[in-house]
Amino acid sequence: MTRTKKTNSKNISIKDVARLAGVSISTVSRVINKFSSVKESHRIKVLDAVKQLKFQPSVFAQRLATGRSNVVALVIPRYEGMFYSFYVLELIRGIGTLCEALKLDLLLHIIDGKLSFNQKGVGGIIFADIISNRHQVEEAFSNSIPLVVINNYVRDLEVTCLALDNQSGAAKAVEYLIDLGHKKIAHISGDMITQAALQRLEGYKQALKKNKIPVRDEYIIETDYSRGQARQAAEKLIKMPDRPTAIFVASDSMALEVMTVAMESGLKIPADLSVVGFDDNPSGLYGPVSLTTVRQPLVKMAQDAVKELMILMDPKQEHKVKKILMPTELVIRESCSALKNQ
Amino acid sequence: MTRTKKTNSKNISIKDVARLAGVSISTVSRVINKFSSVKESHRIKVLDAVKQLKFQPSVFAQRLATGRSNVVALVIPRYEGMFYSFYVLELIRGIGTLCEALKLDLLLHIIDGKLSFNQKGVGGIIFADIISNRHQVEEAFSNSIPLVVINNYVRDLEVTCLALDNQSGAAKAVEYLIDLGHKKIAHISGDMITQAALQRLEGYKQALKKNKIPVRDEYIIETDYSRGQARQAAEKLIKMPDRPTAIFVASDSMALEVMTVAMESGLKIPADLSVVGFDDNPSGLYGPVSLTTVRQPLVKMAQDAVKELMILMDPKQEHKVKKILMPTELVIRESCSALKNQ
DNA sequence: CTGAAAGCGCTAACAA
DNA sequence: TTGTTAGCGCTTTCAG
Repeated sequence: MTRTKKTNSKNISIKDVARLAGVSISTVSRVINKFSSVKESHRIKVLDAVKQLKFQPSVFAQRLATGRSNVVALVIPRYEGMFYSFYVLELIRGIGTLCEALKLDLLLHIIDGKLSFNQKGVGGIIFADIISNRHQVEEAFSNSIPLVVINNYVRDLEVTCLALDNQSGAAKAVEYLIDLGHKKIAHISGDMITQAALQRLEGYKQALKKNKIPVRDEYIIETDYSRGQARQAAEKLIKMPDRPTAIFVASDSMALEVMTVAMESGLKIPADLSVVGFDDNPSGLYGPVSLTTVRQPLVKMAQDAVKELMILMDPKQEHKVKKILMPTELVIRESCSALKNQ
Repeated sequence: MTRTKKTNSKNISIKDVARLAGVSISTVSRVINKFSSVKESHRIKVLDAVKQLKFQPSVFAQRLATGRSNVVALVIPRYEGMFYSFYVLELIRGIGTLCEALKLDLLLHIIDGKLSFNQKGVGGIIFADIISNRHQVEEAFSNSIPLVVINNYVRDLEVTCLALDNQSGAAKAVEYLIDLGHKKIAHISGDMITQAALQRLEGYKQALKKNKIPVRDEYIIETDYSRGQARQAAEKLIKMPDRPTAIFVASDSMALEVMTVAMESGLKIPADLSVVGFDDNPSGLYGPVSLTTVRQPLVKMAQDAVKELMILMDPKQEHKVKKILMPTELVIRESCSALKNQ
């Protein structure tokens, strides 16, 4: 807690500026808020005074007086897997830089299910996924605070959301493997508490079914997105008597681990095992074999989220709820090859 | 911008609570602020009313009235290399979770050199490194806003800072290589606009000199911390007629890339080339050969920074500037071996 | 184009 | 223990 008041007597307010400039505080206020109706000579005087006194308006007073707030909260579930992922940093970066440009104050909340923060005073909220914090979304919704959900296609709530088309991305990846002649395709999935993991699994199954390839349960292994569990899963799959010839992995960092395990076991990639990841994490570019993966427009999604939120925060605009699905794209690199001995 | 005022007439204030509870607004205020001097029966009534009305106090009014602010800003330089690094996410996570626990509002500013944000209304600032944004630190300093600098040992400013002991960490790493019998030790450095890169280079040189090993300029290659430049650097070193037998790399992600390049060139690690990284990035645990590296207490540094800031923000405490150096630790794994043909 | 004055919602003396 | 009241710094009618 910092006293900005009495202790720090040199705190300058709009009054001081007004006095120095020889005008009323309303005029100062007008200049600050760029009203066009101020006489040029006055404007200059005020601006000079502002500079001299290094005046910065109190945002609190402004917000109290106007009832408006340009504060945006970014709520990130406090979930381990979240922070393993490439995803979250891109998100923060995308949102952070755009908010800076738009002069929005970005408040960061890393929150677990229970905790609740004071939503009053926040102009809008961006939820980075919903994981065990659904009630917070509902709370904001019922408080009619403008909000946007990212990375989760929310069907059962009247909220604007932007999500990746995980299912079709996954399906594309698996169909690509099928086109290469693979039939024994395994899937190392992410954590099923995330929608992304569920949808990627769904896409995997969909592609198999569409091509009349039976879905084999033993070929599907769930993980928490960590490399450690990816390793275990890979080892298990590789040891199978009827070993898969291709693996679709729910994240790039796990896919990299799978490739490592495979190579340790003496398998060649892609000759002996094809691997596809998901994320387009730049790490996939490196390594002995570059990773074929599904690209997702993370930064765009993040920035679009801010833009959508801006619309919702603008009282002058119409507010219809949007459900946006961002396209994904298969990026073919070196980690897959056509099946030979077929 | 959101109207919290007229448009949204159902905005409840302390007055409404007072009316419903049948007490004065001061009593409500006292209950909210946990004054012990409120009669129990009144407290209960107020709390009930608060619940019924779903009242949340306006933080703006509170801050305006008290002159106190529990807002902490985290300022991150908008520098590409920052976001390549493992560092920044750990930082955000460490600071974010602690702020949440302490009920501090965390404001995130991703900022390039020029931009300046309204520092008024911010109770304290944490600067995540100083890279081309020194003047912002100076500005905050001259505004006497409580501030802490992380990851940069600031000598020429009377500010509290917490930094990693990069130099001794680097020296430890290089001495370890020397102890293994290496004499031809190269260094792939980070971006020299960061203090960390400079200090790691310094530690490298220091260890060599201490052991009477000449510093060879051609063995030192500067990068921007990216894997791409690490690759180039590694290729260059490996092709040298008098190839180094060991490389100390300024970051783990670059070190991983170096290992990959080496393996692509048919070199065995650690038999033909020893590699040490810096960061203790979990990625280093995986891969064909686990990476020997220098561990740094990132989360601790982040959280200590918040604690130090809290002290500075507390008007009741003494405020002496502290310069804190966090220890680093060599983590020996598999990527180094003793030099044989010596 | 400008100034006076009434709030915005809350806290903190001060009195009672 | 409680209520009254004067601000906190700014915006915004409303007159002029």
